[in-house]
Amino acid sequence: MIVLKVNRSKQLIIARDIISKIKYGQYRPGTYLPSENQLTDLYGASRETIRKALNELNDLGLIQKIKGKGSIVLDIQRYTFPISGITSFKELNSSQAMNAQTKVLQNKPASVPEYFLARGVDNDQRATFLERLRIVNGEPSVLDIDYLLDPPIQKVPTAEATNSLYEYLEGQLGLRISYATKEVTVEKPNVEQKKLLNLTDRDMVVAVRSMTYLDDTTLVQLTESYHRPDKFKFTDFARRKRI
Amino acid sequence: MIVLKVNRSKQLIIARDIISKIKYGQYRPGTYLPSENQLTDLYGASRETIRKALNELNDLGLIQKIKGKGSIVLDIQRYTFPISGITSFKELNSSQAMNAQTKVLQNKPASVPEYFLARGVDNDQRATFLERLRIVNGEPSVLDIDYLLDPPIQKVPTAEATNSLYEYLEGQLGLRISYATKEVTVEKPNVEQKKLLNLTDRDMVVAVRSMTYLDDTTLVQLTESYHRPDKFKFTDFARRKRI
DNA sequence: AAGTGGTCTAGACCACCCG
DNA sequence: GGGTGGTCTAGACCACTTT
Repeated sequence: MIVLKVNRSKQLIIARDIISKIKYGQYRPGTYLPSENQLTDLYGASRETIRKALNELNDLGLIQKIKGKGSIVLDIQRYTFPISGITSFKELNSSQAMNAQTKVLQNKPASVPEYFLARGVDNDQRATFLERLRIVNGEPSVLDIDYLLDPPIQKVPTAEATNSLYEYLEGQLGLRISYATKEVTVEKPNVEQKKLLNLTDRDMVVAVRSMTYLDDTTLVQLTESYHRPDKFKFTDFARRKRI
Repeated sequence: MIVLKVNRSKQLIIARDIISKIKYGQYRPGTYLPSENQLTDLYGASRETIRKALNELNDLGLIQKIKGKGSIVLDIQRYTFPISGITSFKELNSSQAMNAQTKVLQNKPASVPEYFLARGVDNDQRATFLERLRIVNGEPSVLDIDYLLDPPIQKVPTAEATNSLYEYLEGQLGLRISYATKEVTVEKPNVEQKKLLNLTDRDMVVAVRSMTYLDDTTLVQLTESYHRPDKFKFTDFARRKRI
């Protein structure tokens, strides 16, 4: 039995609390949060702890901190649907209230394709090949092809692949997924993609290829995700970095 | 005369120093940085200050912090070309050593197009309409259409638009660009896009639309950026957020 | 002058990893 | 048990904004 460690740090509890207050309208877009000193009293935390919580919100684009004035709540309505970051289809699905279903097409041992070998993955790396079709509002929209690396993933029960792969990896296997690299290009679809995504000869396909790593930098997942171009929308919030 | 305020905080100086040591091979991918306590002595800073510097590197995907072990340098080679975040074409150009040039096609007052009006921009907002073609290695690759809002931007000298718009906004006008929202879709090109980007009837175009804001949440720039699909590549580094 | 966020410190305790 | 990163604190000084 694997017991999940949940991060219950003060700064995270505070961050989540403020986020929920923004979400439920207690703090409204365009208004200022209580000052850091007030939040210090409100949560019984030191100012540095409050600041770490607010920095999380700042990174997420929920607030803008303005020196001498305060932290203003931004209007998050406008840039919903963040496929930036690492988010699983299940999480997207529930957060967007889409009517979506997943069909597992293949689930078997296989070797790693050329694209990832060229990026340093071992030639004889063992892997589970998982092919899934995402159907949104009755229309096939995304073809997901995953390679789950063994170790640490020996196999994936098809039921879990249908439900939520990440819940299986993080919940059941206790893996701590930490970061990923991602590459988006637009390509001509192959025969299989055309057939499964109902593409015509004139269509292109949006390819998202990613490599996902654990806390300890172990590579665990390779993904090729092919999107119908008319169904594809990627939104992002970015801060200017001057490092 | 506008004098630029440069952030010379200790944590930023330390972050930059460590980054340059990674860049020049003093700290190599797969090896550990000196421990936080050692860095404390090395830079004469408190541990919290060192940690803030390291967190910058962590966010950028340059290192991975592992509890109980240390901070390991990641292999940044593999995911170069970060168009994530807010990065100007000039910055991209110099960091990627591409042979690129910019041709300014239009530069005149205009009103804001429908797409942005639908997202809350004022109907009678005054703006400078700037249309630029980016030519990479002799091939037209990107068509950039900007609307610079007045206030605070009254006009843009064409010389500055050719060189670097961001240098003009940040350097000359003293504006502090802070964050942006971005949306990527794939569309059928219109006649102008076809002509300027040498697209055929079968081609699609990648549209990147963004809204850019200052430190004080003032909206300053609306951009529609159209990319040749075969020239388009977007790469990203993302950390899993469990907020 | 008062209030705000930005930076920095010295010290403390904890959880994790390894020999 | 000793070293590592993760969290938290109380206090200090600064830069910026507003009154």
